Amino acid sequence: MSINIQHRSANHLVVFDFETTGLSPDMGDRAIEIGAVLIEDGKITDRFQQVMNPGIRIPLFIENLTGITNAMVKDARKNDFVMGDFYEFIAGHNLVAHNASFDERFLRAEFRRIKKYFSGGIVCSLLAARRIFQAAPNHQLVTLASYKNLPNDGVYHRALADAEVTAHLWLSMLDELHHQHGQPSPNFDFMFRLTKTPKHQLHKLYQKQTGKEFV
DNA sequence: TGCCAGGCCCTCTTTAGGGCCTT
Repeated sequence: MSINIQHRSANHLVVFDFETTGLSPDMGDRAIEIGAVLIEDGKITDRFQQVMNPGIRIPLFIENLTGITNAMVKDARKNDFVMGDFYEFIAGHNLVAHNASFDERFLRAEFRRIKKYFSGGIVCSLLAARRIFQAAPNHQLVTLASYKNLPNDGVYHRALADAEVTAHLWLSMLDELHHQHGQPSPNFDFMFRLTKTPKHQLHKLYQKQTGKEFV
């Protein structure tokens, strides 16, 4: 299994978010909605959103949390077809998600069912935000949206709405790195390295990128 | 009906524990 960041554009990426029946695909949980936005050169240029029928019952807790009900997915397309479309949507792009370890587990589990494999890079906006916005009260998506006054329609726990807010968070972090930390052209590759760098070594990463003393 | 996981990160750490995040 190799990660193919170098073969993908550093300035084109897809921000995605799943709503699911629970926390663990290994325990039988399934995706019930996928939402995503395409960012090209700092602008949202395309969107993807579909509710899907997972073939298992959605717990009441999840119905209340997301507003996605068993009745809503009853006549929706099944996961295999929706995930096939999503595979085409993300083709050739790197990915971003908030708390990406969660969404990546579901992405790989759903793709495995249709014999697909994603070989690009995935960056976690939560890990990036913990490094870039260290003074935030916490790093939940809703808190960061308020903290940075990000555009949002007040809807949370729906896939496209969360992906949109995460996309604005991503652009806000690139702006912060450029203007506050002097990074010349922060992009996916830099953010990937940022999230892999221990917090106490961040100053070395910043220095390496700019050649200047980090303040 | 109600429950489930896992990676990161900090610290009173590394022979560990617990909070933060995601649904």
